[in-house]
Amino acid sequence: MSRYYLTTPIFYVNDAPHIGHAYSVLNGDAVTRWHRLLGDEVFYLTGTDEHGLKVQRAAEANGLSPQVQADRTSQRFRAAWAELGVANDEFIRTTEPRHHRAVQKLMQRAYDNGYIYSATYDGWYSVADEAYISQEDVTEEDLKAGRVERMTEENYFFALSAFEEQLLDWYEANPHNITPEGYRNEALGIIAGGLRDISITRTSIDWGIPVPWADGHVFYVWYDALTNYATAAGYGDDEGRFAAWWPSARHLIGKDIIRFHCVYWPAMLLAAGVNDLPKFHVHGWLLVGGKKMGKSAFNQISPSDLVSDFGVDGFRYALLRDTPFGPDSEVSHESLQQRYNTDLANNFGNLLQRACALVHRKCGGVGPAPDTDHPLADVVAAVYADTAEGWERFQPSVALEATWRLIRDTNEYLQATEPWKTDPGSVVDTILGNVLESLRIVCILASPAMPFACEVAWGRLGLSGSPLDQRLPEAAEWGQYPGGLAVVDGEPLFPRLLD
RNA sequence: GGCGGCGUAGCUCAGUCGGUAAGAGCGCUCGACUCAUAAUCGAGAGGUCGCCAGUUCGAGUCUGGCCGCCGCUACCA
Repeated sequence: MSRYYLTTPIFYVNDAPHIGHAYSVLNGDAVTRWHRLLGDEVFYLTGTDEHGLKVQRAAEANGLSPQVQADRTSQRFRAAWAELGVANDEFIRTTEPRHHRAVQKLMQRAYDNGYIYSATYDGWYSVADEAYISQEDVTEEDLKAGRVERMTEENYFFALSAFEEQLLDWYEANPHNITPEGYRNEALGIIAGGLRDISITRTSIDWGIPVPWADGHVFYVWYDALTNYATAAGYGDDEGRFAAWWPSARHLIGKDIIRFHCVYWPAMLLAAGVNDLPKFHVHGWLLVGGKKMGKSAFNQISPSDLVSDFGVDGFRYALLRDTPFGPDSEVSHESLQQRYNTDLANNFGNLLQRACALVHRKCGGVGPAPDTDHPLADVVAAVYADTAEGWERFQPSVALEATWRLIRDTNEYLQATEPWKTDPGSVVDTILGNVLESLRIVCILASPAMPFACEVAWGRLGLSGSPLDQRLPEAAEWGQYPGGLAVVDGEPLFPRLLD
């Protein structure tokens, strides 16, 4: 048994949950569910990032305290993921006391180790980005709109430049630390291009975690936020727990935050004396009409709208199946619906439906046992291998495509044997037993993407328990449908969607 | 400017070490079937694998150049 600690980015409470956020969280949820099936000890973390100037100002504008502002938005994320059936083990908030302790400890250690020093910044500051910007990037429009302000403040800087070599060595020695591989080159490019020290504190705001060695300073959002991954694993609170979990840490991130995660964060860990560095799984953006999912168009559709259109599992499946993990992916309501109708209504749902109906018509509603040795068993073995590899490589779309081959072959088998033309008896029993067995395995293999629908389908087959409690790879071995179970001839699992 | 990636059927994409790889799914057309959610099964049409040149007995697959799209990064005006 191995540990699998996966994190999503924590989401900034300045924004409402949208499909882009959901995309990260669902990929992580499906992958961790797969690892649970394997019997791995899984820790899946998501949460919210709650400090910083933007939150402080949004709170002021709403006449609220920053904490109340953060509480409200954080709750929206929590509710959104619950609605999507996300099985995160914890939901961390950067305003929690344990997180304050962890950030202070991590940064204090870096400070004690000599990697943090003070300097004065005098220049332009972008409120929107919460970042210092250079003179030439300041535009008149920004000034008029108040997006850019003049600022002079004493800062503490992190000696990022001291870690160039260590980071390059680490990436050299661990070529699989970033997947898909293309993104590894980006991280290497950033490092090889030369690293500059970075400002990590602010005196201009209050809404943040206090710097332990300097009154009036709080940590800048990013250095506060990144540490959440360590906090949740017990850093600063429970060293035994941290030691157990941290070596298996993996961060699921979008390509826009590679610099912070794949360069700054490992350096921060090294500076604090943490030498186990995490792995990264990087995904692209969802595009609508060729443009990044922003605050317009499809974005106006909330995850919850899509749940009402496709059902939780319909949405989860269509999104995961239609978007290769890594590259940017074009998505639309039409493409999701097409995927839903083809793969779920026509293939999986309809196969289940016809199988159950046939069992009722030919076998009195009692599901027969399969052949112990049957050609479909070979299909299952191949499908299992490819499905497992897909999940292992953090490629949900590949894994699901592999699983669906079993559904296709089972439909084909049914068509070839035509049990509806045959009188009840052992021949029909065996055919239907084979189909039920095939469906049993599909229910398990598809459950990371569709935990609820697969449980329902499992029950239709007359099986007790849940596909979520099965153990792979044993449970995917052919021939375990016991026979003699009461099969349920119910309503279609995935009603075909018309428009 | 530098580094890197991409450009394969209408759509989304696979193509490992150059040699039955020109493929899959969807969509489309035709046929079959009727257990099932007008679902399923079969057959077929459709591509000069961005362009040009080269290496080779043989190149989506290697080399050079070009065009187009994109990412990271630098900098000069």
